[in-house]
Amino acid sequence: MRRPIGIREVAEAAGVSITTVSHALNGKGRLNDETRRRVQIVAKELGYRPNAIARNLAGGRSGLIGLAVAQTLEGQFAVSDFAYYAQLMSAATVEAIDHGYALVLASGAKGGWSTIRLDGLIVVDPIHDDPLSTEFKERGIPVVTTGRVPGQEDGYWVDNDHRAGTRSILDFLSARGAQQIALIASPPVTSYVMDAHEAYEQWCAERGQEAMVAVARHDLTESAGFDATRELLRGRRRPDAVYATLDRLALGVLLAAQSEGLTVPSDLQVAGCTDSDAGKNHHPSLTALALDPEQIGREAVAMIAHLIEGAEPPQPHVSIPTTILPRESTLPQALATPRPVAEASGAGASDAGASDAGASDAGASGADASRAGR
Amino acid sequence: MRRPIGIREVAEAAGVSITTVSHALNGKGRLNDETRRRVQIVAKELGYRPNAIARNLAGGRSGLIGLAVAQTLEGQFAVSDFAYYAQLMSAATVEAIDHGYALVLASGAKGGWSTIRLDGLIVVDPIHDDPLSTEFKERGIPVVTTGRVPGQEDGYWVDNDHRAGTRSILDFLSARGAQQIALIASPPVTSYVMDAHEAYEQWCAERGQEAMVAVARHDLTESAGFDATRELLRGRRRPDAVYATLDRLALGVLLAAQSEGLTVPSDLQVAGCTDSDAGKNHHPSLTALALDPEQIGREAVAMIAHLIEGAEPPQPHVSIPTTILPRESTLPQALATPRPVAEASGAGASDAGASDAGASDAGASGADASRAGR
DNA sequence: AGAGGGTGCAAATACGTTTTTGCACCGCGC
DNA sequence: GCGCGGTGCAAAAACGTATTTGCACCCTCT
Repeated sequence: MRRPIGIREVAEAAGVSITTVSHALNGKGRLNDETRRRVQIVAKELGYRPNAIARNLAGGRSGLIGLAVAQTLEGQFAVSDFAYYAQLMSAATVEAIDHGYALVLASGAKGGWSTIRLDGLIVVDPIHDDPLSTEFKERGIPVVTTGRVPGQEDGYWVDNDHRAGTRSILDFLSARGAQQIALIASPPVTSYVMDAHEAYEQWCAERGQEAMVAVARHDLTESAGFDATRELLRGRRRPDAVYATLDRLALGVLLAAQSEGLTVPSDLQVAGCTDSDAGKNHHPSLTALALDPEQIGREAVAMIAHLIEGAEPPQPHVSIPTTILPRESTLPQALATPRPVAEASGAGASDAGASDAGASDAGASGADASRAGR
Repeated sequence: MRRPIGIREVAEAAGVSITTVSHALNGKGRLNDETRRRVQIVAKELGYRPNAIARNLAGGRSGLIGLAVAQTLEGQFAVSDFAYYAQLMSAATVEAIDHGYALVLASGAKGGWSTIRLDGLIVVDPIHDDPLSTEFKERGIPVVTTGRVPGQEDGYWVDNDHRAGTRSILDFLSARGAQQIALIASPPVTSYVMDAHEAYEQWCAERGQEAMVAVARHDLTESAGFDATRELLRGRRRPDAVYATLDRLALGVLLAAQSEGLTVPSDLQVAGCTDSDAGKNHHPSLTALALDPEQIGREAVAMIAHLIEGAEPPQPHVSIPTTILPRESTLPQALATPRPVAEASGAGASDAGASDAGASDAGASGADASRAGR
């Protein structure tokens, strides 16, 4: 078992000094382009990977990026979906390692971080006046949020375009015959819920549809969705479709429908935000607005790596497109049924092909800026 | 902004060399006890915290401990409860930092770890023949599991004593008048479910009670608990109490009871394993078997830190006691009602005082070995 | 009294990078 | 022909700790 290849081995193989190798790989010193390229090639051939520990020691950094999830606000959980966070965290971890960092959990951190120095912080679904992120910003430590901090559009963030995503799923349900779509929302503590709510109201106003909104209990369990649905179904007008801002709430909708003797999707179409195995395996399976949490995690890490290294990231705001995954809880696309509603204002002109292709209806959302800068 | 206190500052303040400080704090060299103590005191007074990065560089370690969760087996989730893992991970993170390590997520890691070197791995709720842990063991990297690897009692692990915990909750329900307690279990992929199942069967056999078990669908949602409960309620004999091995399943039981017109707790008492906010805030609130995931996380980290540093941990197996949290979903303790059942065989002689004290019925479980070796 | 061994601490080296400094060389202008 | 600025690279210092080696000193035994 030989010692791993370090900068020394690369230097020797390339016939230069270790200084030159370091400069060549980091784009730092004054080097002949030819030399620089040659060193890079040699390093790649040898499979050189710089030792993150040594790099951090020399650079005066800790190499640690905090990941804060599960913020609570007055006992209200801002998060609940395990799969979403597991995917986000998992992808972010791998990406962080590629950048020479390690991702550590900062959830529930109560001052434990005063002693160890985090180089940066990623806050998932921040709430208003999030204490952790403001503290870090004051200490001059870069912060990137996943979802925007409610009430402020600036700062560095990665987010889905939930306004466009919500419109796309409403169009989707409408194209499948829904006349009265209700929204089941979690309490408005994170930006994505506010976005969905806002987009829903606007969409209804444009269509002349009555807005039917039920805000679910803050525990965000299936029971919360269950109860919110019952409340809706007892209103004077019954919805024929429901969009829930959380997968777990949508599963509660399915339970409530079952309990009330309604058949899904013929009596009630149901769609939820966030794809998950639970929704996929349920009977009927749940149509979902997929958010691509892996991509969100990766982008957030890439962005904070830029910030840590003192470079301005390509863009301060990155939007990740959403995708609709049609499943059994919604009806198939009606066959060429011209609908009498006023023509939609440009937005959701999708819905071209068959409805069960799994990844159809894609690209319905914010192509915005996302993948521009390289 | 002054530079942080390093080993040099401590050395100067104590009037010794940095070598001596290092030796004094790590218990390594040959030092006068008096000197050793003095240095330790000075270090504490100055609030010295060794730089983990430098320590790792010198020690040839990465300082990273992997935390693997969300193992899947043929599409079956072995985990589902967010709160449990959030608490475990959070506590483990803090503990790791205290030991000079950083905790990184290894969930879903597919070879991403070949390049970076983890010093150790903690696997939460391992499944049979867990691939990640066997791979690490083969590479000679220490592994600690939280919950035992099904089918093997050896290895290093931290676990609740689920056999004792299950017996205690069954005794608890029995003391509140339950005559026919059913078990709703998740599929037996992790040791704790197997333990609970086994303990339940044994308890029933001892009491002469008929065992009523429903195995829930593997998605482990409230829907799964809902459906499992309906199945139970349609059996020839109806249970008057249910214990579910997962909080979320228990919430599904509550929904099903509501849907079937049963009143909890008078018609049906319900208890679940794992405490959570969702269960606490539900109406009726859910009686739970608390597992103390924080403690589990801390013990696991402490154990693996021992192993990484080449020392045998005080004990290879640590059992954390469980606690019953009585809430509204179970009846109050019957007032001195001598029950006609054969006297319990020693185990659950608890239940002394009032029933809503929150932390009563404590210490019902495995005092076993846990907190012995300091 | 001198050899031998144990004790208590400090100096020096190592860990693998990054960054700063230094040095040679070349072409250019005066 | 002599300085002078720019170029291309290497030597050396630094990051903060752990570990190895080295060196006094004291005690004891012969």
